[in-house]
Amino acid sequence: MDAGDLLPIGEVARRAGIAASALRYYEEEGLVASVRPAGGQRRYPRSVLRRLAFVRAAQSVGLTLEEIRDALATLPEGRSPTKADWARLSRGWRSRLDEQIVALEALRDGLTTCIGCGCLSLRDCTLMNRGDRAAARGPGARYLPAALRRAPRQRVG
Amino acid sequence: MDAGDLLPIGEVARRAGIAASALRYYEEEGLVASVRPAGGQRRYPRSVLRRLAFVRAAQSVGLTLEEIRDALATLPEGRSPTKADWARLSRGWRSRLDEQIVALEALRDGLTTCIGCGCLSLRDCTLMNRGDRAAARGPGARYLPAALRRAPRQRVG
DNA sequence: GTAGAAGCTCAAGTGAACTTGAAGTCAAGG
DNA sequence: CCTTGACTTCAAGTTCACTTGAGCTTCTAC
Repeated sequence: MDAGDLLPIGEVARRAGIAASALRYYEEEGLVASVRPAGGQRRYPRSVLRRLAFVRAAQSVGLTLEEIRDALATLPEGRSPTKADWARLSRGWRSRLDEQIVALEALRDGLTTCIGCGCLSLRDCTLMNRGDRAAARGPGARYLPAALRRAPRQRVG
Repeated sequence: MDAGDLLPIGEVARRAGIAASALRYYEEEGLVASVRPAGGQRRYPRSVLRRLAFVRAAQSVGLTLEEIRDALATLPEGRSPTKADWARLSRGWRSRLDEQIVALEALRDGLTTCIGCGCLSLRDCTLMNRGDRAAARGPGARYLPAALRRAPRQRVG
């Protein structure tokens, strides 16, 4: 293991638990980079695993790939990121996570007083007003990231 | 206001904060029903507002429309739902919400010890293992429902 | 040197939850 | 009667984060 510090895509996929197709997609989206020695196949430095771990975690927190890319873009160019760099990036999530937890707790407590009681009034209900405010967004899916969904029912195929 | 207990789609849309197109879509998906007097335009009983409030809230909790439809299908056919009925439906969410809150807290605490510290190790990290396990799902988007996302950035159009 | 695994690109498909557009119909006011 | 606005259907488009498939190339092991 010498120049063997460079991993092929299959190995990265296996180690990171991310499909090779997803890795190519991430590269296309500017989230990760690879080198292409003669032959044209992708080789990844081991550091990509840490980067992918960051992507994964950020997704769990609800960030989009675009947001994640922007966050990664603030990492220093020349040197490899330090603990302090990663800590800085993840610091933002903490508040985001706190916000989400607060929102869910409000939802839960709203349930007991508002839906749990059976009122379900549209005007009075903080739960509903929350929803109304978040209503005006474009088309497209809006649901929970994998980490938050219940049984991640395996696909049959 | 006599037979005026029946609301046109525009009014329902306005009151519920849900686009008319979404209401038609919900009807197509079996989530709500409407009557069609002569002329063929939809008229909704006022009770649809409560039903829509349920849909909204359930979405915030992360249920899919399919799950919501199934939940609504367990409501009694003849009479209008009582407090007890709604309470029963929303009882399931409580545990779901509790689960989600626990998951987010684990994520947050994992951040301080795992990513916050800069390790970001793929093998050791509970955060990552969580992600790995939830990985094997089909294509399609996975992100937070509107209620949990940060600034619901208005569309420009 | 060759079989077979692994990799490549590119276009197109997937899923959820809608929205948008076209082309026409209905209802209320003047 | 006529206009205006709200409503109708239906097909197609949108978003995000990918996956799948076809058709070809490269790498590894025997």
